[in-house]
Amino acid sequence: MAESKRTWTYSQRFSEALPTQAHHQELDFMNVLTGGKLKLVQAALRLITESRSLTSLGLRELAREAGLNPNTFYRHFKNLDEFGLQVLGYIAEDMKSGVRELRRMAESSEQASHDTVTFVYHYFLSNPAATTVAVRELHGPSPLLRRALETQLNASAREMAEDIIDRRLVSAVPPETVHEISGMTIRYILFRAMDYIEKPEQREAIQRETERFINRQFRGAMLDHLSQTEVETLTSRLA
Amino acid sequence: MAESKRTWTYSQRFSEALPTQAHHQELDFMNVLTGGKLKLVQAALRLITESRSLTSLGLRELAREAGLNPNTFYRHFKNLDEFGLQVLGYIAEDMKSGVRELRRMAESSEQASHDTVTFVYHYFLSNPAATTVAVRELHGPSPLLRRALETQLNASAREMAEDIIDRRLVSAVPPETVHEISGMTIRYILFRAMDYIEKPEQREAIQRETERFINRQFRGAMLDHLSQTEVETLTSRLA
DNA sequence: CTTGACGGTATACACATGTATACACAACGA
DNA sequence: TCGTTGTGTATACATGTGTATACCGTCAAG
Repeated sequence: MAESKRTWTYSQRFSEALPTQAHHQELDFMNVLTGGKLKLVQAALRLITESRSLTSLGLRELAREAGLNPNTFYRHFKNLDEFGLQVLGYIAEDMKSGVRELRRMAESSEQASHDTVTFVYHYFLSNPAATTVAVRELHGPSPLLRRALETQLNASAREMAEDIIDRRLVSAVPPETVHEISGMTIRYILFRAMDYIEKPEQREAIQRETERFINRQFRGAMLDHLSQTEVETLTSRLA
Repeated sequence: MAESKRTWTYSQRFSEALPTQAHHQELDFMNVLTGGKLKLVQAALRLITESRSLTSLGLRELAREAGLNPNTFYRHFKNLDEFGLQVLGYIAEDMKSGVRELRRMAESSEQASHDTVTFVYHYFLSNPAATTVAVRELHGPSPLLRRALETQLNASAREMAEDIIDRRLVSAVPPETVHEISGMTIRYILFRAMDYIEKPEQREAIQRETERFINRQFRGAMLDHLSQTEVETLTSRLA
């Protein structure tokens, strides 16, 4: 709120150091960014990791961090909203590939939740910027970004649910319940991801707690069709 | 990001309309705000409800919304951080009284989760500003506010857990598990509260979904001590 | 009645921000 | 070869922001 006294010129001389690695706009399809565009997006991710929120980033701030002239921003984005969406697309790409990888592991079924949780948290840990922006903007002030993230999360949840169903990991629970629990789980994990990233000494605890969360959720769901009294007789029999 | 062309003077004439309802600083103890202080806090809550985030509020913006001169801000707060904490204290007061009320109801034990969830969501619904600020800042960019909210949430969770234990609502689950589940539940509900507030057509669904969440969590916890295979034989017997 | 705190106000300054306009240069297609 | 397009740059402007200083009325205590 009160820092930055530097006066700064964006390029120290005329236009030194311009390797001109550009002019492959054939790469610019489908979220594969290049040149200044990439620099700006990465600058945003850097700033976000140092605890700022995507919606609060300024055009000049971005350019400064990217080592560019403020006006270069306009060469690539119409305004800050469009920029935000591009950033979101960029990290969504990451997340999707993460989930896809996820589908290819956790063979054991007994330890499926353990493996999954381990993987997901490790993924978050190695993509702190993406995680932070997701958590922040999911409830942030921009309805646009919220919608976009919501869709993204739902897609991931659906993928996770279908995976569980396909492999019959919890065959005792009806599919729509698996979908519901998947959605809850994904949101819960995202919720905890910030703590996981920021508090290394709690990581083990958070991970185990999340596993308990998932197991209880699915085991509880197996008893969904029982009444309160039936559950009570069951537990008294178990005790 | 691009609005507001109004030139504005903070008081349209010299100093008309000053009912001078102040000078009861004897009320200014313990979060009971008065006068301009109150006006500023309420202005903040209003702005936050119209989708802004506490940390992004500006001094002048606040004063404008409160109908005060920007410098009046300094009469009450040293800086914006202190202001944020005061706002948090203000809403924490609300929340605490809400939870306390909660302890006094839900006699039925059979429908405890239903009653509780109903109450909590209704509370959120009638305090949208407090809810929004809590959700936003819980993962927001200010570590200070995050800590404060975290403490507040943990206190609420503890209270909820003790309530459940005292009344033996789920005697089949060990106390520390009740505490854990309480924490998860409170966070989950807060998580869903935004949707509950913003999407009236989904309220019923969200509420029922939350009840399922809680029930599964506790019922699942009853099976915590069982192994995977034991659970499987159990469910096959149930089918 | 004076004094001083309290809460309100106006004016001013230094700075940051979003945008607009115009310039520079490299690469490419005609 | 010449224009065009893409990408970078500098300068300028209006507006918003946090803060500093100083002025003014209202109370209540001395």
